[in-house]
Amino acid sequence: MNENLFLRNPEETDLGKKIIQHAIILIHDIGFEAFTFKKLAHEIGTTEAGVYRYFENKQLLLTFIVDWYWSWQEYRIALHNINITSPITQLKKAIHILSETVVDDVSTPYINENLLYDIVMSEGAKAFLTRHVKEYNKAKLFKPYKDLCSRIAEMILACSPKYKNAHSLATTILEMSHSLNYYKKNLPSLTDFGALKDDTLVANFIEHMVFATINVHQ
Amino acid sequence: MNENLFLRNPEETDLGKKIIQHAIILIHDIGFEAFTFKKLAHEIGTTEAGVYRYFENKQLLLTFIVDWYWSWQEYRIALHNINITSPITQLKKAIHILSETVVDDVSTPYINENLLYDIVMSEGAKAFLTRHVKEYNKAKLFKPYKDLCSRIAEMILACSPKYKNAHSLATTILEMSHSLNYYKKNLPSLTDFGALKDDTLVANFIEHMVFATINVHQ
DNA sequence: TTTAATTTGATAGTAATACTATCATTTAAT
DNA sequence: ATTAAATGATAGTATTACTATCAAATTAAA
Repeated sequence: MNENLFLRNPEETDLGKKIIQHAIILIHDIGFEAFTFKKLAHEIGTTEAGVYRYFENKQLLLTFIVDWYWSWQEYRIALHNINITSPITQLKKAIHILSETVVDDVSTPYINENLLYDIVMSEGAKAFLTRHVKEYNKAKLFKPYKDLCSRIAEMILACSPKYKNAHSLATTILEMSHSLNYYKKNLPSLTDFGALKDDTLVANFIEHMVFATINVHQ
Repeated sequence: MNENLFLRNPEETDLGKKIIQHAIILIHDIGFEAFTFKKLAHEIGTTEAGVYRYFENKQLLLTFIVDWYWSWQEYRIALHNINITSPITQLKKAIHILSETVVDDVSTPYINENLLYDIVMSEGAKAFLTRHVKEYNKAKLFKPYKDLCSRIAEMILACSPKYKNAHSLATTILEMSHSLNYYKKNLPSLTDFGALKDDTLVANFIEHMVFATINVHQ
């Protein structure tokens, strides 16, 4: 993780890991606006100052966990595609990984990916939507998202070498895979999925859109 | 405007109009997080309590101006399409209206649409991304956005009656037309538009994607 | 045109937030 | 055993997000 995200690396100490673990739980529970370092400190039995030694403020803590999520998704996509040679199958897989609910990955004991997915869906955009975008961008705080975007753009180009807007389309995949799930849950009339529980609806919508756009027919 | 947005209708009094006018200027200037009723009151020479008589809190004030924006955009789209019979041309026009920078509409003296466009681009999502989504949705606070979404979905269906995901695609148009412009400005590597000043790049990208998706070739 | 109602201004006050600072204590590294 | 680093405990400040009160000004109704 980028060193500019924190004052002290939370992944290197017990207290740090507790901060990450319970920040995810608490933000999931009460939302990012209501989330404060004081409440977090109380949850884990430390003090406000204790949390401030790790993170400068809650915006950077949010950026940390959102970055962590995107890095993890890039890793998962790479892992699932390691034995797949067809770029079409690879891109499809990526779309499904991004659009479908994730379950907790037990290999990361202090991070609950299921909660994290929910947070990225409902608060993730706030990592970007700050007055400090440019400054944060210069400090490379959005690198994991941009890396994943590039990776998907590469897959798009592997499917359709002449397509001119691979990055914009990759961004569309990343953004809509999460926001359509948010709308499905909270403002269903903005989608065509109603109260349907089916987890593949968003993925299938995006998949069809993407392949039609790059003019590759399966 | 929906009565649940305010305590007292700001469009009916001088003070109310000043609140709207300077809220837009101030949010544009310092961003929504740094924006407070105290600062706003100071700008217009009233007191904090004066603003609180109109709006319960800043989240609802943001929702008010964002709603105003979407209503205005729906009106503009309807206006431009009034003499157009071809649904394809109509949909294209709508995409361009939504994706291209707007200039101030002089017929609305206390609202600067140019600033408003910027606000919706960089803060608009925060109207939805609140713990109160469901409650606000019940109070119909997102009606203008949903109406516009339905309107665009209708255009999509007029172009391609058998297309199954008109609302999801309409939502994609609405969301990406603003967020790609935000990225173009702040995180250009997420798009393929670089530092290009051209205002039609986002519109053309979306237009191509949409018509490819609904399988209508112009 | 006086009366009454409504809106605004001025001021005060409170609980919570977003920090910063200090110092003693515990834990870990040498 | 000594030193350094991390944590805990406590305090303090400026700002935020409100709510309350009352007088003055404006507007509407009788």
